[in-house]
Amino acid sequence: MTRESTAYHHGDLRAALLAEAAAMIDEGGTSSVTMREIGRRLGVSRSAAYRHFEDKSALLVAVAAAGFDRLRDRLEAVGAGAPDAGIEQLPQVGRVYVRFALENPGHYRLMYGKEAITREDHPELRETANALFDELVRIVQSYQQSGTIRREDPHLQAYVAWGAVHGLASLLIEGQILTAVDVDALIRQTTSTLLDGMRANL
Amino acid sequence: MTRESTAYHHGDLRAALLAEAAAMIDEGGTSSVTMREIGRRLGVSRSAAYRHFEDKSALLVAVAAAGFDRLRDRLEAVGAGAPDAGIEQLPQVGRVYVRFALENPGHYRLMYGKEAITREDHPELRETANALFDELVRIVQSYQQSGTIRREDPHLQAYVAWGAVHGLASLLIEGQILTAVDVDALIRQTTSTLLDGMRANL
DNA sequence: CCCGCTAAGTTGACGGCGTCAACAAGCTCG
DNA sequence: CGAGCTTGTTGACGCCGTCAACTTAGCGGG
Repeated sequence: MTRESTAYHHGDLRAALLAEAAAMIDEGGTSSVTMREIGRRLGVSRSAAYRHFEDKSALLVAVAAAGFDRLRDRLEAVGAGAPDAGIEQLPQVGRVYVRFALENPGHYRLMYGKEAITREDHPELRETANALFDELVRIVQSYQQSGTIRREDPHLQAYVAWGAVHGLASLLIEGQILTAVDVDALIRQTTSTLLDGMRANL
Repeated sequence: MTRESTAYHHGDLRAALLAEAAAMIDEGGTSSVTMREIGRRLGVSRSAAYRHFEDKSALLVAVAAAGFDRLRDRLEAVGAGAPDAGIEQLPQVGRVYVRFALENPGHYRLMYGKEAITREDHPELRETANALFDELVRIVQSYQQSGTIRREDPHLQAYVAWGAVHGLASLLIEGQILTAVDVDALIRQTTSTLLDGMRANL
């Protein structure tokens, strides 16, 4: 009653739903997100969300898409910080990528993984994921232009790099890697192996 | 009525549950597996499974563990086929790994991904996954002994390789890679980048 | 100014789910 | 043969997602 007044028409329920769903995901994983619980938390009825999202799947897709956007922003920031493809840029990109996953495991899991998202083609999600991939391609191309790595198909190279960091992130957040292992050393090993494998000198 | 006779005591319901769950996973994904549906298919009541598995999560864990075992067997077979670490062994291991994921996407998704498996520590699952990892370490070590790759911490190198193939497999089965891309070329690019990055000559 | 239209939220209901407790049927072994 | 253990069944509970019918709030035109 203090601020959110205009109780009935909620102001911006859509944004609140997205925020609350994201919070719940990072608390208890995607499976803890429930249309009914989300309503309870926002002091709104169970089916209020259906005025803003076709179904639960659509809500989760929107949250996942926001995750892709955030991750892409972070990767862009790394590129902007050290503009001209210093040799240490790729390791840094790798570290930012993996750290994002480790800090938001539930969110990251949702972004990949069709499991929670039954709906067929969600073009919105595909687009934001592609935007992330395009950013990786751009980084690869800047390395090619500076002559650091071989000039092969940049898409293939970007897929390989993406796979390596995504795989590492995934193994880490699923607990497949012994906790005794030093995460930073693992990230460095991955990025340097990648870079050596793509080097131009051969 | 024809064969499975002895209707009441089902013979080997436990094995039947595992097989049926695995089949359902590969048909409609983990989310299509339901204690009630599995019972219907086996002509058994909904809660019969609870005599053999503590809960749904335990059943899924057992299925996932069987998947890890199958995958490890396949990787071992590659090693057995060409015993002494020919240079083409690693690419072959990579291809077998990724193909396994592509052929059993639902199963592979279940093996990784805590999402469907709420239960805390499932030591059984951890062990079988570790057995798979040990196989990878063994392969790395045989490469080290033949002098093909640098003699660094074989665990770190194995994690990097595992991450790369797991990441590629994951991106493929989640549909993150444009379908126009040639999967075999992508696998080759990944394994050769990996091998070049680990090469001894530098 | 008010009246009706639409957008936003609510409530009741339905069927499906996982799981527990109480029960029944079949097997095993003394 | 019968007691006890194992295996399977049934009923019930409380969740869940979602739809249909309803109510309320706000807005724009007369």
